[in-house]
Amino acid sequence: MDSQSIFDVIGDATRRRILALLAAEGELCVCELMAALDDIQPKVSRHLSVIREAGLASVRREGTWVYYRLAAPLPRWVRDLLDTLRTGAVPDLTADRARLKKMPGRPARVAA
Amino acid sequence: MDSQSIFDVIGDATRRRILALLAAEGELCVCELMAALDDIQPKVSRHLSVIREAGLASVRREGTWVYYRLAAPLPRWVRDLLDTLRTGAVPDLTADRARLKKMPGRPARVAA
DNA sequence: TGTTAATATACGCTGTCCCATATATATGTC
DNA sequence: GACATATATATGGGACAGCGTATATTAACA
Repeated sequence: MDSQSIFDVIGDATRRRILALLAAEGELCVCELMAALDDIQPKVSRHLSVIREAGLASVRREGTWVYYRLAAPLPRWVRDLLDTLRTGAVPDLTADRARLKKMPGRPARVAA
Repeated sequence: MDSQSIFDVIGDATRRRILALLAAEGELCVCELMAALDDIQPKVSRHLSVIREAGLASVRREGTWVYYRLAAPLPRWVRDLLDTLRTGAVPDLTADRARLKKMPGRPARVAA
C-alpha cells in the first residue's frame, strides 16, 4: 500500500468514477459498473484489476457475477481520499448513479 | 479548474511533496524547495509551472527570488485533497521539512 | 457436453509524461 | 555594460499507460 500506487489509481478518470460509485453504492458487479459508466467490458474489467491490485477493492464471486467493494481497513488518508471522491471530486458521479438506477435486469445480490 | 488537471498534478510524487511543503510552510521560493526536496533546479521549476498552470499555486517575485504559495480560494474538495497531502499522504514531508530547516543562507522574506 | 452469459487477459499501437542537459531570461551589483 | 545569482524554458529520448480488438476463462444450465 505505497502512496504512489494509490495516486496512480486515482490519476485515471474512469477509475475515479468507479471508486466514487463503490463508495456511494457499497458493492457493484462488473455489469452494473458497465451500465453506470456506459463503457465497454474489457475497459471496466482492466481498471477494476488495477484498483484491486492496489489494495483498494476486494472481490466476491456469486455465480457468474463478480462483485467489487472498497477494501477495509484502509489507512486514514486513503479513506479521506475516497471520501473526497464521493463528495465532490468526481463530477460524473450523479449521472453515473442515475444510469445505474435505470439499468434493466440488474442482478439481485444473495449474500452481503 | 477541471478535476482531471488537479489529479494530473498530484499524480507525480515530486509535485505532491511540493504541495505538502507549501501547505505546511505557507510560502517558499524555488531555492528553498530545491533544498527541501534535494533536487535540481530545472526539475523543481518545471513542476512548479505545472502546479501553477493548474491553478493550485500563485507566485510573487521579490528581487531575484520567486515565492510560491497555494492559491486561494480553492474548491472545497481541492482543499480537502491538499489537507490530505499535508496530513498523511506524503511520507517524505517530515524529512523534507527537516532539510528545509537546515538550509544555509535561507532568504528572508520582506513582504507577505 | 455444447451453449450462453459474465468476466478476465493478451496484444499491438499511440500518445504522453518525466528526465537530464543545455540554454535563455530576469534581477541585482559593480 | 559585465558579471553573478535565481529562475524559466527548450530539446531529445526512454518509459509507460490507456485504448480497442480479439481471445481466454469461468460458471450455469439444458
